[in-house]
Amino acid sequence: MSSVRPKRSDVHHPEPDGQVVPKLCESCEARHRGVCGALPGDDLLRLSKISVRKTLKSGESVVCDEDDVISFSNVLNGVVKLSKLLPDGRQQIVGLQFAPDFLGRPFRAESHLTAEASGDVHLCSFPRAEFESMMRDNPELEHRILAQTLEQLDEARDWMMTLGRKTAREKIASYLLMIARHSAPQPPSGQGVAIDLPLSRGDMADFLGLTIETVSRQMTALRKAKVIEFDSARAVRIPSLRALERAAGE
Amino acid sequence: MSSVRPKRSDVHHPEPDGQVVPKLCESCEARHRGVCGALPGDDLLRLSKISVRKTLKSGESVVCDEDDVISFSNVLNGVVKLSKLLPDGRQQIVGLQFAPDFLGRPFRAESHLTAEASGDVHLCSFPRAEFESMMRDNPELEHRILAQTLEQLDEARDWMMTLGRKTAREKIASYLLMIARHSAPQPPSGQGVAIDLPLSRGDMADFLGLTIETVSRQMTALRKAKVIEFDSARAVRIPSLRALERAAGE
DNA sequence: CCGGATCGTTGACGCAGATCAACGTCGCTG
DNA sequence: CAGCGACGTTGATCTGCGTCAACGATCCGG
Repeated sequence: MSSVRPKRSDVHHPEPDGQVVPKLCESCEARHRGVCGALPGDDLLRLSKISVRKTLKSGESVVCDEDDVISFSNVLNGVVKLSKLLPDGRQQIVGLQFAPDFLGRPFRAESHLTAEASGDVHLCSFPRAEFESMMRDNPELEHRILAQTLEQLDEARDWMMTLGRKTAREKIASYLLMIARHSAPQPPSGQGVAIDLPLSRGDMADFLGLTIETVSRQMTALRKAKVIEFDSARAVRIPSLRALERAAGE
Repeated sequence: MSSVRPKRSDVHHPEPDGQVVPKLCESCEARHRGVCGALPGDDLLRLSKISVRKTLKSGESVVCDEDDVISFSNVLNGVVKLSKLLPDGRQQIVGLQFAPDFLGRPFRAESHLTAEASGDVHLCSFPRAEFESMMRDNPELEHRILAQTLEQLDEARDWMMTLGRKTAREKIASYLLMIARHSAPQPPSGQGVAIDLPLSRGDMADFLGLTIETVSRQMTALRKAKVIEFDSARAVRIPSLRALERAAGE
């Protein structure tokens, strides 16, 4: 892909429609499926100038409970866990953010959430104040944030059903199903789907309101029932999504 | 409150700032704390002309699972349960809407939620298409919807913690606390707070991921522990919010 | 190649909450 | 006021999942 275009391609270059796109954003998923798609070229340039790429190692946190949030981010790749902590140490993961999700809580300075990388994560991070001011200028940007927030609300409510009313086994199956749907755009191949599990058994437990031991036992039970197959502890094949859906109680 | 103003007050009358406010909306809470506050006089008039007040008796549903949603509403008073159903009949309530909450899911025609009145409910209802077109014209309206959606997402995530990690007793205490905070703006009075419980024991069970029997037992247990007092099954006094918070695990 | 750390699995046992069952209380209607 | 249905309480018993404990697998640095 070396350019046939002239110099200065280090900063930006024209899009087909004549828009200027910052180099940094060229191949960024957030520009297509994420919130940045709302931004016209000049706003994107403004934002890209104040944004910075960050790499988080597994377990590092973006935002901690009680922190004042001073920046927002887009998830470029990897998985970010959103979790809550009770005073006595019990933990619940309340959401997972995949690329190109937007990370942040507009209109509120401090968060009661912890956002932590599960596995290595790349972020595109920008100052909160600047982004909120762009939201005020740019209704389309706010519109995208709203659309994503509504999606997340739907997901959270699905998960409330899972947490409140499903058995341990159904919870595990529901989680596997969610990961499968997130990783495979669709499974046209005849022989089932192969997925990588982004969470440890401990994190799965915190996500599903279970213990590590129960997670492990139910994974084994699903394997024995031939609903899933193990390539390793973190890599699973699903012969039939139908069967998995049935196991998830849906 | 007979008017000192001239005729035509049946349709609308001027606000202090010269804005015209439809009669229907004059005393409506949604115009102050709810989404309609975003609308300038003429838009409010446009909306009021196509909106209609509805009264639902306890148990009647606004929207059913799989329905195509053709209207949105504001809750004027009462409580609306949002619930989900599993194919085998298990039910989970995933949210409660109080006045002046907005009811509806923009940008999606069909809902996987059932919205049902808990006790009698008054709604102000308007056609979906018209409202969405007003959202496009009016960024401030979309902004309010976003703000409310973010609040609901926060609440949903709090509830995920409750469902996933709290004991039956803590769940009940958390619910009572939520109702107390919703009904009493603040409790300056020395002798605790009195609250009415909008949900039956069965609905509390569906909200908390428990059974009726466990709800009943834990209510009794909290009473015996002097955390709450009963006036009747549906009317409770809370001598100390602190004690209730402790019982809720916070 | 070994020792430790981290992660996952498996087993034995106990308990919180589900299930099954009976009964009390209210409000409505005939 | 009798009879019925919806709602709530309480007791006895059962069970799914948590708890405690031991052990296997993998990876790492020395």
